[in-house]
Amino acid sequence: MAPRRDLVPWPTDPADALALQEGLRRLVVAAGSPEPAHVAGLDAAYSTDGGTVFGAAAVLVSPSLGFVEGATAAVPATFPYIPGLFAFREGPALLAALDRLTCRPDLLMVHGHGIAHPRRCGVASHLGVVTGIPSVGVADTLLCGEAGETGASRGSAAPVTEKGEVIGCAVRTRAGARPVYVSPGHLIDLAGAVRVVLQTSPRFRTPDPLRAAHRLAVLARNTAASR
DNA sequence: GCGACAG
DNA sequence: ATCTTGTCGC
Repeated sequence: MAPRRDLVPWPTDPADALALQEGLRRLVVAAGSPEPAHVAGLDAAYSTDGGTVFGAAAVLVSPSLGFVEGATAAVPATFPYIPGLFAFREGPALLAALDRLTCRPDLLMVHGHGIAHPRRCGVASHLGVVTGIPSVGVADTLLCGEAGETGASRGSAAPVTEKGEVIGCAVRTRAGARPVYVSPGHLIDLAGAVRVVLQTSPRFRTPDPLRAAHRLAVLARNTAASR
């Protein structure tokens, strides 16, 4: 799948962002079963004044989950937080961090939703289409749809549906902890997305790539704050 | 019209 | 997301 970097830069006006998202949604492919070696976790942190977004990308190699490389980028926050348009707020910083990596990861694991989104085009799908790299969305709470009851043991999953359409899965990545919500971003199906999440979260609720990315983002923010 | 609403 | 200490529980 060819990259669509031509679909950036990012609009500043919510109405324009919505229009762009409506176009992007038609390019999303929630199918495929990649077996990624290099998984890049993508997350962001914000400056205290909320004026800067620190995007981070952390690459881990499968199946050892060893750290390979990381990168961060500080970008001015030019778009407000609007549920459904999250990609336009964090996307620029995440993409900037991704551009600073030495290697091209085989899969992007994004903190946020993929197709479990009102228009089936969450930040994970958005970044997948823009980069042409298979992507998965992992979120802490639902944005839309309803989740079935998840079994108590690690590995159990229950579908997230909206109007009868399966758009994701609630996945128990750790016994005793709330499930995470997984959905395909781009170039991967739901089963594949759940598989990758479970393979990368052997011990903690949050998959290792996202934990690493979170640490990098917070570190970058605190480093910038203390100078 | 009234809620709900990723980070 | 972020402002914020200690505290309850496994």
